[in-house]
Amino acid sequence: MRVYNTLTGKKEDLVPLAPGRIGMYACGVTVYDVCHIGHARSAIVFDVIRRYLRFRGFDVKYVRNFTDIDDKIINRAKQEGIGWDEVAKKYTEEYYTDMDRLGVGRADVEPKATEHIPEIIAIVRGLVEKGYAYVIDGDVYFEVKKFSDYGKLSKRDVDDMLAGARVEVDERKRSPMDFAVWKSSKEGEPSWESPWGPGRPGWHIECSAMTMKHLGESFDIHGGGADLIFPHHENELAQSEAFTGKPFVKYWIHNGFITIDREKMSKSLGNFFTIKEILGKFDPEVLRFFLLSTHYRSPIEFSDASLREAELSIDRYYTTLIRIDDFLKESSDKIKTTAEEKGFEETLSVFIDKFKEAMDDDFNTALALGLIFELIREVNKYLDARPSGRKAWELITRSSDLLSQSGNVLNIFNKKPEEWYDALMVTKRIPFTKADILDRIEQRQEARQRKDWAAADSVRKELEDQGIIIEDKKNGSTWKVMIGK
RNA sequence: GGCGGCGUACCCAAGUGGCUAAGGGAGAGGUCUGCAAAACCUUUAUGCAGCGGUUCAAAUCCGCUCGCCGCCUCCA
Repeated sequence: MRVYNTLTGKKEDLVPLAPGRIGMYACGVTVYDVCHIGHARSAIVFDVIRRYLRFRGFDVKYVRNFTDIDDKIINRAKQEGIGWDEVAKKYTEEYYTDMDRLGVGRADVEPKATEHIPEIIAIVRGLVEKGYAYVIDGDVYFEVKKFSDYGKLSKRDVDDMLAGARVEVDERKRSPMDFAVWKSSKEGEPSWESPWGPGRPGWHIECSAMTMKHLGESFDIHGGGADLIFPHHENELAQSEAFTGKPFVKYWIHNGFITIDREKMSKSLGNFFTIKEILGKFDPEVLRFFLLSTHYRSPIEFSDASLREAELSIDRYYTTLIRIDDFLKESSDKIKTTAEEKGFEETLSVFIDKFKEAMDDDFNTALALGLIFELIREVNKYLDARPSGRKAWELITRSSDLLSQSGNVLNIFNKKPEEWYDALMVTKRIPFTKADILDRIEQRQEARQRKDWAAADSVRKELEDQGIIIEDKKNGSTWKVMIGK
């Protein structure tokens, strides 16, 4: 398996510190607001990485934190006139609601900053004792120039940064680059007792404390959005390695941004969509599929049109699943071998290897999805040839297994087709009930029997106007929700 | 100013040295159908921003040019 490592700037073979086991940490969210689709991307990317590592047989311990104390939370609490801990609780719940819908699994450990204050204080104390941090008026700062490797993750030079400094200068700090590992609290702000007086953790320190506690001083994979590389991960790395004297993380993995009109989506620009907004218009699976249809490190341009395309692709998948189900239900013993059989069998036998090859190469979900749709086409082609008999039944069953295996890794395509259409009835706001539709299909069937094509077509037209498509098959008609319009 | 990334068909998007440049959408034509839909087939990049270079061989490596974007400040 090869993984792109931000630290080295190269794809490297994935060799865990302990054979067969992987410790993995992904930065979760600061719980001060509802999540936007950028959070969704990050969560989904690391969810898939974790699922795939498991699929490949690794014993994965996945840790994803909540930052539940921070300036933004405090400000939010003031705005809303509630306690900071209530803010954290509220948005943690919102987070779970959104992520559950998107099929993002729970991590094995989901630690919170406020539950690790003693560990944080121990690290801060250690940093001071070792001379990496200094105390001023109850604040504790990490002294960047004491850590000679500073800048190795984000590839920047301390002097260059100082030259073009846009950082606001705090006169008390020895250098503008120094950052707080512990902040004294003002009156009325949340605080914890510490050797330096009442205060709270600096922004980066909680991740050092939580990774160390749950994954050890050195671990395999640390992930997050690319915007965390600097300063968050750079600082986290510096303070962790300064404290332990050991390498912190073996592989740093960062996902790319979502853009809107070619510009980074961000809260400060205001050009963002919340997960909830999008899920009001599209099925969660559509968003998940869309986010996986581009490699995780590339920027991904977000638009309604792209989501509609994703929806169309998913529909193609489920349409084929229906064909598969129909075939398996009505298969007969009469043996009919087709010319397609040999090629189809070959496709099936190499599928999983190709899927692994794609995912082994830095989690190339876009390529993996391409392979799934190649298989979909082969299945359709095979079924078009109208095979029958035991062999055909076996091949189709195998296809179905392969599809669900690969779908499970990505955690998409695991609905029943009916569930997909039920969900579409809701998101597309179809003004009919299923009974309404079946009723009309019945009427149309009678008209067709009379060969009253005009009447039959008018029923079709009526349903079509409301987004329902009728499909005539050999033993009756079925319906589905029209999409892509 | 410093550092980094990207530019592949009408659109989205894989591919980073060597078979016909994946896959999806859209368009055109066809098979099937009472008509449709779905599905399948054919077709749409002798070509990978442009120009040079390295190589037996380049979308893929190197250089320059143009265009777009990101980080350097909270940010997934």
